[in-house]
Amino acid sequence: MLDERKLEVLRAIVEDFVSTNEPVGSKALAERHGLGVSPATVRNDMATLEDEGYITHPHTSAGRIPTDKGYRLFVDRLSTVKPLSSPERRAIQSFLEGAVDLDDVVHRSVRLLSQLTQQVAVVQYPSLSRSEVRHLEIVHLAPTRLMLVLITDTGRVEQRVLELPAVVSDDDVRQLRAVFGPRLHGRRLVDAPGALQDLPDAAPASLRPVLTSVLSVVLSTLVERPEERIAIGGTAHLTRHALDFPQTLRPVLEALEEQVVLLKLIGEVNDPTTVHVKIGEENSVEGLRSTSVVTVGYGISGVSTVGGLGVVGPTRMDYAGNISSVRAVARYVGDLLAGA
Amino acid sequence: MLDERKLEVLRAIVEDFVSTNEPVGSKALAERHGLGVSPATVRNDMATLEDEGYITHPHTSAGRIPTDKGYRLFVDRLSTVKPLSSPERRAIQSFLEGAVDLDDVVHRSVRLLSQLTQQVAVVQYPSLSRSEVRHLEIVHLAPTRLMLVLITDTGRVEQRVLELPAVVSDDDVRQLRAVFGPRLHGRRLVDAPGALQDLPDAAPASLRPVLTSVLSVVLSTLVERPEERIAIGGTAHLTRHALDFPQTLRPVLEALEEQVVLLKLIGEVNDPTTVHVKIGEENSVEGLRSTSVVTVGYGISGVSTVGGLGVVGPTRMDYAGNISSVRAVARYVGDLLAGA
DNA sequence: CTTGGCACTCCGTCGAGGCGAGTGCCAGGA
DNA sequence: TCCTGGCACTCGCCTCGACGGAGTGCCAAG
Repeated sequence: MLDERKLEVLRAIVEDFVSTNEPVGSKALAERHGLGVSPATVRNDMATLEDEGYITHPHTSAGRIPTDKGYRLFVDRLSTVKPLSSPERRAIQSFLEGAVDLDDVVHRSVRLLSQLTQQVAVVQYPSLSRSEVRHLEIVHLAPTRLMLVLITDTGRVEQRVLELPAVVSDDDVRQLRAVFGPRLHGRRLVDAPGALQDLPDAAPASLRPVLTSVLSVVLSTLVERPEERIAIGGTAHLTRHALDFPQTLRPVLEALEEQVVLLKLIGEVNDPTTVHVKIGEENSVEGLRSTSVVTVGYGISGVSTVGGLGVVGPTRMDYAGNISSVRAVARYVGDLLAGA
Repeated sequence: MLDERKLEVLRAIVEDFVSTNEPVGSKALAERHGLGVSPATVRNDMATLEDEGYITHPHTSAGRIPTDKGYRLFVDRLSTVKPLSSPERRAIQSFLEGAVDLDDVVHRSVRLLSQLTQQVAVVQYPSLSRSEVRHLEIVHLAPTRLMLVLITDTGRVEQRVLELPAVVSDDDVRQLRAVFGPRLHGRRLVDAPGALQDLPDAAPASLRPVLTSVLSVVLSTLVERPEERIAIGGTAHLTRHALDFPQTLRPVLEALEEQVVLLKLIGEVNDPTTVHVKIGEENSVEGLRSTSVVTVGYGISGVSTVGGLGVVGPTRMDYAGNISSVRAVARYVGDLLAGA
């Protein structure tokens, strides 16, 4: 089994390989890291590690490289937390504080995260359905056309145009506002159906047709199929690691262009406090089997999660550093949204 | 000088090189294209074309490839319009018609364009300042906080939050709406300053402080620095042409991540009817010197331009095809926005 | 269980040589 | 004057074989 020293050998292999991108041999390893044993011993340990599936050879007479399973063990048990330097912390803070609105926060976060990690960064906008409604404005665009503008406490603004079956008056619209406003204000959209279900009965009969139209739009497009948005950046960093991608980076780029894929990546996370790491083949997304994904949820005051963010890079990445960066950015983003 | 046959030779070189990505030699050229002359003659013509700078050798004993100048001549004088097939036209139409709102139109266009051309596609949202105002909604978020929601005839919805120096009442807000609404409705934002300049004088004194705050936000953030948005897609296609990029595609990807750069690309175009082509070194953007960019403006009913779109690819691209695709998509997008 | 020794494997590099595509030039002919 | 066939030459690409070196696996001794 894996005793202390074998784990140490695995750690050394991962660290060396991550920084040099070259298969690491027993001799170099015994010298560079103060293991206090001979290369031969290291070789025996390596043989065990290979039997157990943590490392592998590219070919017979080459050094060892970690497998996905090896990285997994490294991440779970061996990597030490790498705290950000205080200049880094300050940089994050000052960079994000300059943001003027939600779009700006998200774009700055993407940029920041990709620069800190030198990887592709992905940031989800605060989820509509999990945010609280701050305001629902109903705009009377034309006699039979309304626009609903929904404003959340996380700063998101979504609009939907809806075509009505019949003409409505300005006064009807005013009544609609009065009816919807108080019921939604301060509620999360996921809770909206409950808060709204008795509306048709409570409203005056004349308003009912319009009201049900509006209600169905609110429920269907905002609650059932809320529009999730994602920002991505730093794809140029992928080319730096071109060597790490066995085929080409094409499938990776393709996967990263799919909103659905990105949402899946980030959506698999719900716990706002822990960072999730998917390594290589662990990824459910076909095109990302040669990458690792580090994600974390962010939320207001760290309690409720309203969105997620993360980075995508080669499996040969600096896990400790990336985990710290992702976590730090998530915390600042959460704080920022809470303060907005 | 360049007689008819030499031009024909250049055309043949460009077409062959574009489709095969291999330097084209005199023999193959004389055979495949019905030039009716011997390889030796073709060689002489090639020598002239090379002297004039239209083609070059990678090395002494290789075939010829076009230079940027060669492509330029080809695009300007030699390429024949390549009309889209009618299935293609139908595909474009049906694909775009499914769009439900502006975001959807833009995203579908990007996707469509990148699939049609097999290149990176870029689509600008309709420019705010050149669109007409359909509605300006003023939402009273908090005692000292307003949100302006601007809706244009091209379907864009922009919002700005503004903090007021003093508390305003709901009634004040109603008055603001009444004052701004009629003056902006149907006007383009670029014309807004003129339409609004006498507002402070015309309004009741009590409203004046609030009004000037709102006015300054409208003028500064919506008119002077209107937010331009851009969508991009199909970056994975770049990897297909990896061979075409001398260094790596890194600088290209980096350039494409810069909103500013993209805007510059597309903004250099104003004429909605003609397609603009920038070839290699003609590009003012550093990172795109190894690419060609095909852009065109789009506008409602083909008169006024409200935005632009285009593709970015290797200089070795199918200019005729891409020009047609770009033009076609632009027309459909324009029609779609006009109908919305 | 560790260590030094040793034979073995196999990748990467380098240089030589042959192949072939393509060129440039020249002299002859329409 | 322009086109053409011929011919020597250039040079990139591929293959092949040899070589060095890094690294391994195994074994016997401590």
